[in-house]
This record gives sequence, C-alpha cells and structure tokens, in this order.
Amino acid sequence: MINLNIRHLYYFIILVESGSFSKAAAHIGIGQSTLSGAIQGLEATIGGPLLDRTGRELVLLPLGEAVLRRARDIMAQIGELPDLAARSARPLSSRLRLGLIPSIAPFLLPRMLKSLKRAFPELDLYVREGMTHTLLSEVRTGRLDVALIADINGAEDFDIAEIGRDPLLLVVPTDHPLAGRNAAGPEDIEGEQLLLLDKGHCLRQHVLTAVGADHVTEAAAVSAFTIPTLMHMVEAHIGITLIPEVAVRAGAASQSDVRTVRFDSPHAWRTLGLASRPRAARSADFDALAEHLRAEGLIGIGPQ
Amino acid sequence: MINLNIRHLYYFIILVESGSFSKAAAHIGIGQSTLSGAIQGLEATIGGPLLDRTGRELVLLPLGEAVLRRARDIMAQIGELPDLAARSARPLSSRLRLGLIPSIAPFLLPRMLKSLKRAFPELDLYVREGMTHTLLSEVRTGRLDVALIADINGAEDFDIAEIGRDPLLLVVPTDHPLAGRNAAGPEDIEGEQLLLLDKGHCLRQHVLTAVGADHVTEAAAVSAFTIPTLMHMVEAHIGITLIPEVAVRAGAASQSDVRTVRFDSPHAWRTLGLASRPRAARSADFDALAEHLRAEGLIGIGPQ
DNA sequence: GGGACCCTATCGGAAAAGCCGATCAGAGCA
DNA sequence: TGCTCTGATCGGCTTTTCCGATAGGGTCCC
Repeated sequence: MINLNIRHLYYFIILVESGSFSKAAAHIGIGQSTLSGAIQGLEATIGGPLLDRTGRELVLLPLGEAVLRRARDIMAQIGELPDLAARSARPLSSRLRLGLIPSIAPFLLPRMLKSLKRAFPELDLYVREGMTHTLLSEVRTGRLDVALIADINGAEDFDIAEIGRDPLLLVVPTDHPLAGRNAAGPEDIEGEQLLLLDKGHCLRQHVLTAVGADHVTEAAAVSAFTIPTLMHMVEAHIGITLIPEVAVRAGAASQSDVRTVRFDSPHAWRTLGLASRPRAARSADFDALAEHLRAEGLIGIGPQ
Repeated sequence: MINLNIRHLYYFIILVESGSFSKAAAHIGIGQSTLSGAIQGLEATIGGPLLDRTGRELVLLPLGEAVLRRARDIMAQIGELPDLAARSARPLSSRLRLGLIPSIAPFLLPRMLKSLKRAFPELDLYVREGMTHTLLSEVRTGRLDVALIADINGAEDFDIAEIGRDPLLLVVPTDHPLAGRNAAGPEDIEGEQLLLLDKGHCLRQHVLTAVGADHVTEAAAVSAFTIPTLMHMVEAHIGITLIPEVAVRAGAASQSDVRTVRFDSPHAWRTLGLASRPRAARSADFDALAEHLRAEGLIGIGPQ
C-alpha cells in the first residue's frame, strides 16, 4: 500500500519553486531536515529520484518534472474539496432524489420543477414516480432522499414534514343531478357506481374512506390506472369518482363534460407530507424543501 | 495546511464500494475503529460529512459523491507515479537537453536526430547550439544535461565521455597548387591567407594550433561566422582554411570550386566528447548517448 | 415488544510517523 | 587551501495512526 501524504507532495512543489531545500523549508515553516526526509520518502514511494542535488542548483529530473505536474494537479483537486463542502452546506444545492406518488407527480411536477429551479438554481433534482410503499422502501434503503406522499399515517418510521391538506372533490358528468350543486356528501352518492384507482394507490383507500367504506362495496367499484382515465370514464357515464384538488388545479377535470363538486365529509381530504429517514444527515435540505412547498402553495391548502 | 493522507482517500473509496465500515476494514486489512477514525478525519479536513450512517445501509451524501469522484481521480494519478518512475529508469527514455557547438550542430543534427529517433523512440531530445563556454556554463547550472564539444581539455570540471577524433582538412580553391595533392602540411601553406571562424569558436584555436600558431599571425587572418561562409571565401580566392571532417562529410565542401586535402600535422584533429556534470544522477543516460554516437560512427573516426 | 444480531463510535494504550536541532560531508568559490 | 553554502544524517521528542475492547443504536425476527 502506497503511504503518501498529500502534504509531502506540497513540500515537493514548494521545493521546486524555491530551488533549494533550506529556502523551501523556511517558506513552508518546517525544518530543513524534515524536508530532506520528506522528499526522500517521496522518492522511495514513487520509486525513483526526482531531483539531482549534486550541483550548486537543484536540477529537476525528467521523472521529477512528470511528478511535479501530477502533484500540482492533485493539489488543485485537493484544494477544491473544501469548496465542495462549502457548496454542499448551502440548502438544496446538490443532488436530491425525490419520489412522488402517481396521484401527485403528473399534476405537481411541471409547476414544482419551475419553482424549485428559480428558488434553488444549484439543486440537481432527480425525480421518481412510485406508489407509497415502494417510495418508502427506497427512502429507507437510501436510494431516495425524500418521498412526497399522501398517507402519512402509514409512515411512522419516517420523519414526516407536513406540507398541507389536499381536499378530495367529487367528479360527476355535466348532466348528473349533482353537477349543479355547491357541495355534496356521502349520502348523495349512495348507489352510484364509484370509480377508483387500482389497488396499491393510496388515493383508492382515501376515496373509500371519504365516501364511507360502508356505502360502496368494493366489488361494485371499477378500477383505472390513472386519474385522466377516471375522468374519461366519468365523461362516458360509467360512474363517478373523487379526485384530489391538486389534480383539478392542474386541469385534470377541465373537459366540458364533467363537473367537480365540493365533497363534505370528515375524511374528504388527504394530508401531504415529505417522508425522509429519521436522523438523516440532510434533514436541513428536506426541511428547506418542505418549507418551500408550503410557502409556494403549489400543493395543499395549508396545514390541516 | 491540509493534513491528508492518500491512504485515507483510498480507505474512503473502499468503504463506499464495500457499503459497510466493517467489511471495508476487513478488506483493507485494518481495524474497524481505525477506518471509522480515518473517515472522521477525512470529513474534518474536507469540512463536511461524506456519508449518512444512520440507516441500515450507508448512504453517500452529495458531498461524498463529489469527493469520491475526485478521490478516484487522485488515486489513479498516484498509481501512475511508479509507472513514470519505471519508464524513467529506461535509458534515454525521457527529455534530454543537448548542447552542440556551431562547428558540429548543423552538420551532425540531421543524421543524429534520425538515428536517435530510431534507437530511442521515447527520447525527447531538446537541442541548443552555442559556443563551448556557453554550453558548459549551462551544463553546470543544469539548464542543459550534456554538451557535445570539441575542446575536452578545457572542461576538467566535467565528466567527459569521448566520442572520437574529428580530423581537420585543408580547403583550397580548385586551381590552387595544393588542390591536386594527397596531403599537405603546415609548411605548405606558409604565407597563405588563413581564414578562421570568429573568436569564441573553439575551431578557431584548433586550426591555429594545427597550422602552428607561429606560421600565421592572427592579424593576417580573416574571420567568418560560419563554415559555409568560409567555404565561399575560399571559392572567392580570399584565402584557405581548415574545416572539420564532420562538416566535409555533411557536404560543406562539395561545391565544384574547392578541394579538400588531408592535412598532416600532430594537431590536425580535435577530440569530440560529451560533457556532463560530474556525479549527475542521469549519467547512465549520458553514457548511453555517448555509446550510441560512437557505435553509429556519425561523427569522429574512432577514439584517439 | 423483547431479544439477537449487526453496525458504527469511542476509549486507552502501543506502534509508527513526522518533526526538530545539531552535526557531518561535499561542492563551489575566492 | 580555506570559507561558505547546501543537503544528508542522527538522536530525541511530539503527534498521528492504529488496534482491541467496549458501548450505544438500529434492524429484524420471533
């Protein structure tokens, strides 16, 4: 194993620039004997002489010249390390791997990316879409830094920074009796065909809870993979559904044949939060991200 | 001053590749506590945390990733150093700064460069032309490695590797009485106008010695800066001169209006030698160069 | 939820390296 | 031939590095 101290490479550089052991030692602030020994150690680990000391002036051997070039390169790279550290110390200034659930990602990303780019130009955001349990597993193993999820009750093992509340809105066809109403409740949609996202999506459970799981048998529900598909199914009078406000805000329900109606229920909203590993070294970064999302109001309507 | 051991950078690389302190320590062959301390030291000198150790798996922080990249670069550069040393150990495999005197350089260089390139492809030859005392001064101070000179008696302070003897030939106009002769001697040119190189050129003194300084007063001699100029002056019947065989061999006297004649005199030759600093670290290189010049017979007619 | 297992951090003592001042040997110069 | 300057060497001291043992957490399985 090579035993080589960066400091000794620096000594060598100064030695060449000074042209003399004693001057270099004085310049560095060490004894001449120390420098002599350090250079000999350098030559021993490299495996050849660097300097010709026989003459009145030190003469750099070809090997010494090659080593000098590399030593300068190395010192430059070493010198950058504290700068890297300083840069990393600034909030949201480096790579951050963010996971989002499918009922948020497509609606939030366009605005969020723009907003983050403006506020944190150094941020190198890496985004992945996945269901809650997948994202949390990746956060746990370190493949993701944070996950923006909507089921903060199932994430007790994680640090949760709440972002806000995302209400669920009822979506009905334009010609539906409820289409003109200001608000509706669970009792208004009894017997209706309820359209849900596939199993695994947390929104599915939230919707079932919002309408009251008793009122709709799961067997009677029809599933879709994405919210836009749900919208098209509502348009086609296959049934009705509830979608989160973030999707509505992004235009998910803006076709002319559907209407959104406020849904009054004790559970007609979901709480959004950023989940990260507890005691993670970068918690300051995560807090900054949560604070930014809250302040910008990109998602949710303020903390519960 | 940054106190950082290359070894610890290597530790960090292995640590990241192993994914665990204990595995990395076992792989390197050090104690786990040692590795822990080394990484903490690294983080202290760099100025920020490199890893998040809170979870089950080590997670590389952005700073750690940047440092890892640089560490790998640095290790690669360090690893090349012994290779550089090994290459430098081969003879004539690196830069060599050679000085030549004006009465040799223009005639020898074309053939010598080709020959050296063939024999030592790694050689990076840097050539300078200068008068003997200039070259020797530069050898002494280390700005040149060796000088090919013709006045080895004036260089007692240097290591001299003799290359061979360079005879001096008489040059006369074609219609000169001596032009048809096989040989001539000092007595044959008494009273002739002798053409010499300028003061400072060692050839000037060699010629004066060869003809016997008594036979020609310096005042009667006419000077030129280069041997081709001398040739033109002989052509123009301004006088006669002696030039070294190396110049003749390179075609310096091949115009139709001059003839060369062997000059018989105890001093009608000069000894060529490579001068280098005594006890120089690269003496093996210089010996190899001298041996090559002798073996190739590019200059001189064998050792005296 | 309790216990086993694995992980990293910490501590005291031993080994090694780094450093210093003093001294020695050699080269260059007068 | 001395004198001066320079780098190498040596003994002793300080600092760093390393190790084994141990402590403190986190994770996972029962």
